[in-house]
Amino acid sequence: MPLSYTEENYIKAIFKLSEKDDQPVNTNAIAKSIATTAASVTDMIKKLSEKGFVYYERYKGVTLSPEGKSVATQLIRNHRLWEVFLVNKLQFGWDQVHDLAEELEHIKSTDLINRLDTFLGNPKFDPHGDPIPNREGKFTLRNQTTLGTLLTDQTGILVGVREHTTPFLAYLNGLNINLGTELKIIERIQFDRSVKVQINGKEMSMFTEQVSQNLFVKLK
Amino acid sequence: MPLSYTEENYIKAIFKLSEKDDQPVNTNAIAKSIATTAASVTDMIKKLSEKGFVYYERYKGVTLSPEGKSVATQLIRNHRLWEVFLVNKLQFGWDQVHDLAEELEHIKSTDLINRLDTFLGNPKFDPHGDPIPNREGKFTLRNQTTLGTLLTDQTGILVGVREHTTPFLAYLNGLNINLGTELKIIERIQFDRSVKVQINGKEMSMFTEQVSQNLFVKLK
DNA sequence: ACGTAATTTTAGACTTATCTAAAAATAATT
DNA sequence: AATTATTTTTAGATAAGTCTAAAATTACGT
Repeated sequence: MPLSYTEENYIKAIFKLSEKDDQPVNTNAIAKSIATTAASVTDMIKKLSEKGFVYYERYKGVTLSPEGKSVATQLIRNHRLWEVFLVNKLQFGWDQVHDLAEELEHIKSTDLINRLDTFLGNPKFDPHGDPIPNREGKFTLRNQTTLGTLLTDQTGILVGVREHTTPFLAYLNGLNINLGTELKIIERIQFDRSVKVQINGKEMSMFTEQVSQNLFVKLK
Repeated sequence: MPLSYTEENYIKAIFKLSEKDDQPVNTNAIAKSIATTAASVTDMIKKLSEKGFVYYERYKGVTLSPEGKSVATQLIRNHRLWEVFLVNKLQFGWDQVHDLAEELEHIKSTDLINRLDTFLGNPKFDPHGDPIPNREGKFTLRNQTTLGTLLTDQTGILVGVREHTTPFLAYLNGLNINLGTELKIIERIQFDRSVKVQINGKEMSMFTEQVSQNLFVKLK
């Protein structure tokens, strides 16, 4: 029996919450992440545990099994390839594609996805700079820091964004900031850790710490 | 509330069953068409009737309301545009795309579909020769007959197929028959109404009546 | 370490879509 | 026209996923 969209969404949520540290994930964290109740999460986790996608011990949180991780990686591959399609081929903005990719990612056909990959020229990163896992599930790593770590007079090239929400991306659009944009630190305000930044050698702008922490850059 | 995939599939089934004559559709016909039971169909029809997508009277069958027809037309537009994408861009065979398009068609975004339409060059027909309704739901009509009606020595150009099943399309693949292929009637066998046909001026082949009734052609 | 707070699980109810089996209505046959 | 056959609907049950409210467990604070 194939997994339902709902089951897949739980697996994805668990993957994202344990991505960094690979630690067990709390019931409440999952509930918040997919806007449901703790009770529903407990029910679903039991089911996923019986099916072998997660390891679960009552009151102790949940971790993905290798099968679960594989499902999550596949979904992320699907999602990011569809985002590339929507932006590069259908001319959507990077702030418009998340919800559509969220639906498209559930169409389960490795043949479809591999053909799409080929059609798009085997991209390594999606429109937000996130790495696209390959057929074997391997992610391309990239050395990146956040804009917040750069020193005065250093220039970073935008290679990714942490936040994917429409408001944040639309804000960047308003400043003509895209992947590849050069951001030069003109001044750092100690008081609130905001920074004055020059964009592509032209306009100046102020970024709060919250903004600069959400911008991934590589040093020019 | 948006329609569920299930509700949409019922609406599509009713549309297809009443397409020709626009007559009320039987409960049993719907049940057979989507491989479910008459009881389930009755339940769903009641629901769709309350929502205004069908007109329904107990024991008298069901017809689509204008809203229902609009939903069906939209789904057909989605389905056929995705089929064009899969065949023309991702290099799928015309015998491989039905099930995938069946999933893709349910993604509800007119923006997505209109952009896809533009990207594909506003095609008027899908890979099986079926007309693609435009944004307003209008189908392009085409004068066509079946190969069965052609006389000896007449040549038809394949413009569509009635059957969309994988076995039938794969059979045509085996004979190198595609849209655009020229089919010349060499001989008609009165006994069983089978025909001897020359394909693209080269190979000969025999078609049973069942085959020639499923091939739409225009006279050369 | 003991009581309180927070988290997690269980219990029971609800919704959607499905099914089987029985009842009701319509259609067909003699 | 009456009986039989077919079709359709109803009734009741099941499964997936969700919820609220209550119970169980774990964590925290003094």
